[in-house]
Amino acid sequence: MAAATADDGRPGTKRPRSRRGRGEQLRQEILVAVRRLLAEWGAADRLTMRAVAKEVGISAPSIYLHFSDKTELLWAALADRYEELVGLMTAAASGNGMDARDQVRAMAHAYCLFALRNPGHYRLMFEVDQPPVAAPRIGSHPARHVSASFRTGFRGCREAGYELSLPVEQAAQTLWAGLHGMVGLHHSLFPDDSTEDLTLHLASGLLDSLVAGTTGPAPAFRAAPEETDASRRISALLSEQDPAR
Amino acid sequence: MAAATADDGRPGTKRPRSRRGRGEQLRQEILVAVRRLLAEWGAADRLTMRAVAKEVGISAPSIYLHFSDKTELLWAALADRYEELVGLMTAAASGNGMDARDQVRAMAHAYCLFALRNPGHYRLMFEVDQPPVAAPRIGSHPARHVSASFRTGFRGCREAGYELSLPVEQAAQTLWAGLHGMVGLHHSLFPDDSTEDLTLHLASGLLDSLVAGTTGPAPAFRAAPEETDASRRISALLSEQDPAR
DNA sequence: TGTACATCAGTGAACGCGCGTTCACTGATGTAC
DNA sequence: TGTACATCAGTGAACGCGCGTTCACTGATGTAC
Repeated sequence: MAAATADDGRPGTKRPRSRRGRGEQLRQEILVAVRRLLAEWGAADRLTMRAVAKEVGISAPSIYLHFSDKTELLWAALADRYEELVGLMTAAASGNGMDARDQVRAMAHAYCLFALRNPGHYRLMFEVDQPPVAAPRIGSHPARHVSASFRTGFRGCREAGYELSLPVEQAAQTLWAGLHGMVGLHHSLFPDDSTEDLTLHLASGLLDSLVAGTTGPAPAFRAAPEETDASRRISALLSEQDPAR
Repeated sequence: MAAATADDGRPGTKRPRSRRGRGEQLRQEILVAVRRLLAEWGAADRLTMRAVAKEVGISAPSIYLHFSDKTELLWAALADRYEELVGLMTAAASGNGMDARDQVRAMAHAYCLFALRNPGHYRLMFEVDQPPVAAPRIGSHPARHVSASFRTGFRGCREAGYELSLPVEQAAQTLWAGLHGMVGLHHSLFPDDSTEDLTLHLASGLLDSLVAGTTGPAPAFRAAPEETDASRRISALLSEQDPAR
């Protein structure tokens, strides 16, 4: 990187003081900085007030001009990301030429990509309680929007004539949990690399296990599970140096 | 609890000094204390050296007589729990009168129960990298033993004539990820309650989606997914106050 | 048009805390003679 | 059998660190007269 580009918020850069009456502007810059930091490193425990301040180019106490404490800051930075995630899922599913199952598949892929590309956000959003993000009430946790989307998707599948292997509610919950587990294991066991498509492939397989085929042409046509190229890659990656092969 | 029962390791109790030559004994007591603390609270970040010392009834520096640092201590406390988990799964699957699919089901349930009842251990074991447990080499991470068990189980299913909806490797990975996600969401969203059977039910449903039925009698008999009692309970629990219903 | 002043936007230094870890020590216990 | 001594098992006090947060302050800027 060049030395002193004048774009906003470069780590070391000292931010010029806002004009009078424009104090609120800093609030937004702080939120942007939190999001940028979360996107960069996955680890939420390195997200300190001092780190945020440094990212914005201000001193740490200045954050308290706009947020009463760290919890409020994090919550403000995360609050709208649930809706954003649901929006990404919805958008991914709304391309035309997609049937009901492909819509759910697109939603699942969008979910995984969001999680893989925003590991810091994702962890704070769905692996609660470690940091004191203090999700409001548990029953109304915004994460529920996600399972609601999947539920709608599965309902669409059923109405389109697909055979589900589980009731709609359970299928939605199972898919959600499955994706959550996939990205979680991806984060933990492959924290470095970029094998996104491995996760996407697993997600597709899970979906196909939950949504078999249309009830019309009889379900038995489901391809006998053969070793495809992709699955061979999975085998290679997943069972490397594995015991008890 | 009564005031001063003389059993070993009560939090406040001061532990008597070991006899000469019996120094190694403390090492075991420390490991036991770590495991007890991890089993009690799920949160691994409250597991401090001072807390461990207090649990054993010694001073914090004494831990360093037996472990060079915190990482070594945690790793020593966790190392054999992977094998223990695999052992539990194997034991659960080895009851007689079980067919191949029920064996995998038993393994899945054993996995979930281990995770739900030992949340602290589980998180450190499978949500690595946050605390510096420093899993040895990634390729040989002991967590792989788990997926190996599932793989063996699915292979057994296939050989017993069950139709898998995915290749064996992928099915094993999907089941593992699914269970991981289920217990993870359980930890995060229901950190308090005891609805273990909800998780077990979800696990069963996932398994049944992956292992359809025997290829013999034709697969189409799979029960149409109806709203069972259990699934109604799930609906109630999972979609409470849900948006977009 | 000039000036005193209230206010705004932000800072530097420091607080108390809990953490992992170190270090000099203590006192009981077994052993050599 | 008695005693000096090496060793073992462990401790109390303190270290440096980074954290969230507080507090008294500063200097520019708009405004009232």
